[in-house]
Amino acid sequence: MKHQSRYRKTGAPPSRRPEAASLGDASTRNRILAAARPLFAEYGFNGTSVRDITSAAGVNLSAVGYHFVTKELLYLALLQEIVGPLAPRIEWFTRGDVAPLDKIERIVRAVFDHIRANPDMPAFMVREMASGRTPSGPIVQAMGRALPAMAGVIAAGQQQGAIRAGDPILLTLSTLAQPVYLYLTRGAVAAVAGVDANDPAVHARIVEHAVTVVRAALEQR
Amino acid sequence: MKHQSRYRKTGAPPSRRPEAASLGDASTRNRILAAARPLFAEYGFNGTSVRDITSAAGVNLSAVGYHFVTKELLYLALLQEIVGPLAPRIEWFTRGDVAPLDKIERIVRAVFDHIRANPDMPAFMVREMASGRTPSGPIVQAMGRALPAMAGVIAAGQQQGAIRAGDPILLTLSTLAQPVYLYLTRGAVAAVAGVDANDPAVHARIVEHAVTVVRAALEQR
DNA sequence: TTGACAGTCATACGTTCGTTTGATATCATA
DNA sequence: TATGATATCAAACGAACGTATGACTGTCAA
Repeated sequence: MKHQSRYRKTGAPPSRRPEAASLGDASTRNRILAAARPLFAEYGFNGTSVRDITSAAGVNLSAVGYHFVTKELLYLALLQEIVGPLAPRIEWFTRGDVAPLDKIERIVRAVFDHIRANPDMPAFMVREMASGRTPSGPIVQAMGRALPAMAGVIAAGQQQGAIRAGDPILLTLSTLAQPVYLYLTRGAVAAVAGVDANDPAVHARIVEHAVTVVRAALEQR
Repeated sequence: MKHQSRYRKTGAPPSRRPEAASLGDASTRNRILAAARPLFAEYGFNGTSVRDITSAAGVNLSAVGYHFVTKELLYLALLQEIVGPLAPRIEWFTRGDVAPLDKIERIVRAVFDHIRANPDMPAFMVREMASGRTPSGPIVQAMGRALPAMAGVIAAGQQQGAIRAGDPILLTLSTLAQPVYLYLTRGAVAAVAGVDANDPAVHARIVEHAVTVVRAALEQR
């Protein structure tokens, strides 16, 4: 919220990682976060042991207890680091004098930008969703801000006749499904297509594909 | 494969659960499978203990070792039971003298049908995908059949001028993203919208929404 | 009646888990 | 130089884990 009002004044979108400069150093705490990120993403919370994390980070086993108290609080801190910056960026693109469909396109591109900077984000998101229970705090907060914001843009577009009729929330989820699902399955896609999933050209192709699909799905004709 | 040729002759789509009659009884083996299903879906493989499963099933701890040898083989048997019947059904709808876009719509409806009969399927799927590694055998087999089959339908539609240009594999994934992602997030949707996620009317609304979005996304104009 | 077999059971094995403990190291401040 | 706060370390704790073991029960053909 503090960031939000500041950025509105400057006219620039919120930075992708506002805290990178101050917290991105190689302190023990950050080594743990950096090591835990791909492990939690690939093996899940229960499939990753504290020993896995600390040995990957090259720190002592007790460092997790000292810096994060428990494994779960480490997980939540990491989740906040991953999904926290996304909602303000989405909200920023819902404002301004831009056609609703163009706002949605910019949001989709911003989500892809965020995913490129945080390639593990889709894995964290869908693991949280798969549980069926209420997701963890950072996810609930991010979704609670992003979903209504995007649905509002879609509803405005419907009033203007630019976006097709339909439940704005469902249309929002259909939109967000594209970056999340396409990136989640990009390993399988790359294997089928015989390309490198981390190739920037592949990323760019996926982004353009998703934008085209989303615009076609929403556009009123 | 055996089923497939049989069904082609009869002209009826493959049953949703061909083995339900013979294996759906309350034997210890099936009690274990039925109890493991929601537990693996909600808590994941590592988050579910053999003791969780056997006590939920009301059977002895050793029954898993006796009937499935290991926990992982139990998981794979369950995964096969969940995703195994899907690929033949998708393949069946790719055949016949039907417009490509209508084939895709029928496939989307069939996937929703399958998900309604197996509500845990999206959770199993995305957990497998989130790992980043090659998914388990049943998933690889199902995707290896469903993806090319659907991409072929889309490519045929593109040749006819009925479906927009674009990578058929990416368009297939964008299509499958709708049922999987919408059902994965249906708990959150229901909470936001204040409705019951298991209400058949909600299911029907989601299906119609997804069909509309998919047709609009693919249709050539 | 007997023997073999499929299935179920309580119990225990060795390992790994998250967390805790107490000692030690580093360093700015008094 | 002393002191207190911050940080790291090896070691250990009890609990929970997946799996293995051997006894027991029922069924059915010989």
